[in-house]
Amino acid sequence: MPELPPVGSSDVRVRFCPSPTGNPHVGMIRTALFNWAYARHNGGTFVFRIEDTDAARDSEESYHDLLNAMRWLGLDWDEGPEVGGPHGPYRQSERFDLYRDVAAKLLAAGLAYESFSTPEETEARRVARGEDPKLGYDNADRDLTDEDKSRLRAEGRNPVLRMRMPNRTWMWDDLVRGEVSFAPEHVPDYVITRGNGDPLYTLVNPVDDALMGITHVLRGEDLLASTPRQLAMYEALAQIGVGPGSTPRFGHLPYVMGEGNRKLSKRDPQSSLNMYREQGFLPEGLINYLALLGWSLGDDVEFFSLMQMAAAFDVSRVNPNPARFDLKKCTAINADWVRAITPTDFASRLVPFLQAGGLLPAAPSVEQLATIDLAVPLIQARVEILSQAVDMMRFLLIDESDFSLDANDAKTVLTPTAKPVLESALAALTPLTDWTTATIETALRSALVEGLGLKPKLAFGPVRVAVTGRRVSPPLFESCELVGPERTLRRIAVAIGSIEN
RNA sequence: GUCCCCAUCGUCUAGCGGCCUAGGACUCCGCCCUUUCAAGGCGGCAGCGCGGGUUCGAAUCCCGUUGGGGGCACCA
Repeated sequence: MPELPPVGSSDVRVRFCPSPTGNPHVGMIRTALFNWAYARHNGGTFVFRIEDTDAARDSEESYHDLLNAMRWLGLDWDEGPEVGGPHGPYRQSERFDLYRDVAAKLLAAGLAYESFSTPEETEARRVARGEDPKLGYDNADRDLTDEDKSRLRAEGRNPVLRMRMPNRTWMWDDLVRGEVSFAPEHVPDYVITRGNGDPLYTLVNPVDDALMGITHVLRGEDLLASTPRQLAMYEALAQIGVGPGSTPRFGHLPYVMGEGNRKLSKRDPQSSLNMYREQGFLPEGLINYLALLGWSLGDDVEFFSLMQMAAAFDVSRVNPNPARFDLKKCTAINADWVRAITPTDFASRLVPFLQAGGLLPAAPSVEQLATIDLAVPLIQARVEILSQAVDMMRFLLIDESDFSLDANDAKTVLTPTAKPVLESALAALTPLTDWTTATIETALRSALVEGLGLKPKLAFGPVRVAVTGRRVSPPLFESCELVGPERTLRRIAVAIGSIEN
C-alpha cells in the first residue's frame, strides 16, 4: 500500500465546489476525484464547498445526494459540510452577508459599478452599430453620472453590479494546457450581483476561493473562458484586502463526452452516478474508470485503487483532450473489481441487491446468508455488476412455490428428446445418499454420458434448465448440491411432467 | 458569427527528437480449457487528419490547413 503524505503537510489547498442541482454527474465526480487526488498526493487540504446561490435551481435533496455520493466513493474532505473547518460555513447560501459586504467594497473602490442596461438594450445597441449581438455587454454603463443613475432608478430599475475590467491581455499558465491568453475586447464587464442584490457565481466563487485560501483550481474546460474574469476579480480582491492577495493556479480538465461526441449533460441518463450505483457498479470500479478519463498511471497499468491513484497523481500528466465515456470499458473495469474483492465482501455487497430483487427479506435468516456464502464463489467471476447476480441466484433463493422455468430456455431445451435424459438423471440421483458435487457429477456422468452415450452438452443441458430454470447458470453439479436433493429431484420430476410427448 | 481549447487504433490511452516495424486496455473475431455461461490462456483485425518547414533524424518541435468541441447569461 503506497504511503501518502499527511493532510496539511503542504500549503496546497484545493476544492470541489458543485452546485446542488439534479443528480450527481460523472463528469462532476471526475473533477472531484482529480482535485481530491491532487490534495492527497501533495499532502494538501481538500475543501468541499456547496455553491447553492441559485435558490430556483438548487435543492436540498441534491445536496444530500452529493454528500452521499462523495462518501460512497471514498472521497473524503478535510473541510466542508458536516465536517466544518476554519473557513466555514461551507454552504454559500449561508454566506450571503459576506458577499454583500465584498460587493459593497468593490463598488466603493470603483472596481465595480452599477449597470442598468437590460440584455435586450445591450443587444439593440450592438445591432444598431452593426455589430454582432452575440458579442455580449458593451460596457455602456461604465461612466454613468449620479443624475443618470437617479433617473434610471426613477424608472423603477434596479441596477446589477458589474466588474470594471482592466483593459489588458489576460494570460495564465494553465496546469494542464500551458499558456492561455485572451484579448481584452473578448472579456466585457461582467455581472457580479443581480438587480435584487443576490450575488452571482462570478463573485462568490472567486471570493470564497480567496477567503478559503485555495491555491490550485482544477475545474472543467467549460470554465476556461471565464478565467480572465476570475483573474481580474482576484486582483480586485487583493486591492480591497479580501483574501490572501494572491491568485491561485488554474488547471482546466478535459470534458467527459457522451455518445455522439457531445458533452455529457446532466439530462443524459448515462451521466447519472446514482444510476451506476443502483445497477451495482462498485465505487472502486467507477473511480478506477473515471480516473482513466484524461489521466493514466503509466506503465500500461489500468487497474488501480483510489490510494494508488492518489500516490501517483500528477496534474501535468492530465491529457487535455476530451474523453468519451465508454460504458463497455467502464463495465469491464468494474468486472475486474468484482473479481478482485474478497468473496465475503462480495457477499455482503450483494445483499441489498438480492433484497431489492425480492429474493431476500429485510432481515435475512442465518440459513439464507449461509446459502449466499456458498453460492458466491460460483457467481463472482460471472457477473460484471452486482445487479446481474439477482437473476443468477434466483433458483437458489426463491420460494419453491414461485420457482419457474425460463419460457424460452424451456422451449428450446426441454424437448421430447430431453425427456429420457431427465428420467435417467432422476433415476441416477434419487438413490444418492451422499449429496455432494462430486457424487452428483459421478452419478450424472455415468448415467448420461456413459449410459446414454450423450455429449456433455446434450446430457447436462436439460438437467440445468430443469434445476436452475435457465440455460445459463452457475456450474450445474455445484448448483444441484446447493439446491439440495429434495428440490433438485422435485424440479427434475416437474420438468419431465412438463414435456409433452 | 466571434473567441478559446483540442487532435495517436472504433473508444480510453502510452509516447514528451533516435529505444516506434507506434506499446497497453476495452470492443470485435478466432483458438485452447471446459458441466452451460463466465473467468483464464494464446492469437488476430485496427491508429500518428493533411500540407509545409526545423533537424543527420519527427507521432514527438514550429507554422498553416482541415476537422471536432466549448464559451460568448441578472446559470454554475
